[in-house]
Amino acid sequence: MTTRARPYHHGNLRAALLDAAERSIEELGTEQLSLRELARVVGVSHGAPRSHFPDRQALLDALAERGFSRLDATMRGAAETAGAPFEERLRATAAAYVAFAVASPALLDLMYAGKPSGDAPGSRNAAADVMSLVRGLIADGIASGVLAEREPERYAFLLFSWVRGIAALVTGGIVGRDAADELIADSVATFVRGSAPRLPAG
Amino acid sequence: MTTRARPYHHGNLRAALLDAAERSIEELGTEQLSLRELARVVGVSHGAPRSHFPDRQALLDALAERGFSRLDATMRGAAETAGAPFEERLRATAAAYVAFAVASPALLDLMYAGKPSGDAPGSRNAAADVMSLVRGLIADGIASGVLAEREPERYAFLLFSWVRGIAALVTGGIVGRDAADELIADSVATFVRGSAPRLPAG
DNA sequence: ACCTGAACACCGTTCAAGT
DNA sequence: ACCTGAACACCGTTCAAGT
Repeated sequence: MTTRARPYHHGNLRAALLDAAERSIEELGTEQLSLRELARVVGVSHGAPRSHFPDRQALLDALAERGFSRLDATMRGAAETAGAPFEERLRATAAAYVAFAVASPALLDLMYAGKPSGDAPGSRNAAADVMSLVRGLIADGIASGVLAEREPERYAFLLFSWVRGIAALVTGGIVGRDAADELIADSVATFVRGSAPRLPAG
Repeated sequence: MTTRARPYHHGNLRAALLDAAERSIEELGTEQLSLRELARVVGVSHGAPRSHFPDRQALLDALAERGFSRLDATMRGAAETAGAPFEERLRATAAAYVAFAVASPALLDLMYAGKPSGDAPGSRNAAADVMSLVRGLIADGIASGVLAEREPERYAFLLFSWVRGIAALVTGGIVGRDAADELIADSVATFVRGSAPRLPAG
């Protein structure tokens, strides 16, 4: 049996499409993503993607899903730097988020594009993922006395919004890649200083 | 001379297209914006927009341009609340930005979409607009002794990134419209507390 | 100067048919 | 179960022609 000129594809069309799609959105932007072009690149007919993704949006959702795993992994790795002091763990986690945003800006946008209140059963949202991680850090900060006793959720929203903003500035080219580290350090330092418990006696 | 059934349009096709376009991007998203649909809504042939905008992008650029004026006006109004203390002016200015983001999220995205280093002669960027305004506030904060002496640019980037992040959280539905005010107040208070000059003597 | 309408090359999506 | 290829209804853009 000879190998056909165009076999019934190379075994994993789904993954091939996702890989090609991720390259495409980062290079040309998500709006420019074309299913037909993707099919051409991967070497199948324009109807083939339909077997794996009911429509264009489904492919984008699957792309975001892969992003969740990756973002979660890098941030969790940074947050769990064993033994490091609170402020440094905070900085490392923030830096991991920003690094992801720089490496995959279009993908991150996609991850946020989903409705915040997960409608679909399998649908996640980047916000929920990041928030749960930040909550853990905050709890440590309060427990170790670095942060004043306060609703942890308020701290979490503060940090999350700040880091998201920093990522937006870097992604948008308003601050350079190196200035980002400074901005992160400044933000975390200001946060810790501004959230320190009031001196009990002097 | 009788009025024609379909006159050579109502005098200002350009403005009509922009108004219809702004409604459309906020309701359906910028990706969904269709020039042909716009022409239909406004009552002209599909080729007519060409007379005012060479292509789709040119219309989006013009839309962003209108956004700059409006954002600038509201923020400037808030920043110049005469006589108010620094922290309150800061809070009011941040609130004005977030309010704009809530009212016109798609438009704000468009304003950031432009290249940061203005390529085209008339091209502006939301970042430049906001930054110049924040710089003024910071100068006042340092002059009045509320902020420690430090590179003003660093303060400006901090504030700008934080406020942008807050706007992103509100726009994305992660925090509610009312929780936003709390988040703004918390951020500004933490900023002022964390950036206060070191007590000189005790 | 401004607008019309046909033409062109692209889309996403659907669906019967093939393997 | 997975893929092909024709068909359909949409796009943005171009351009000769009308007023």
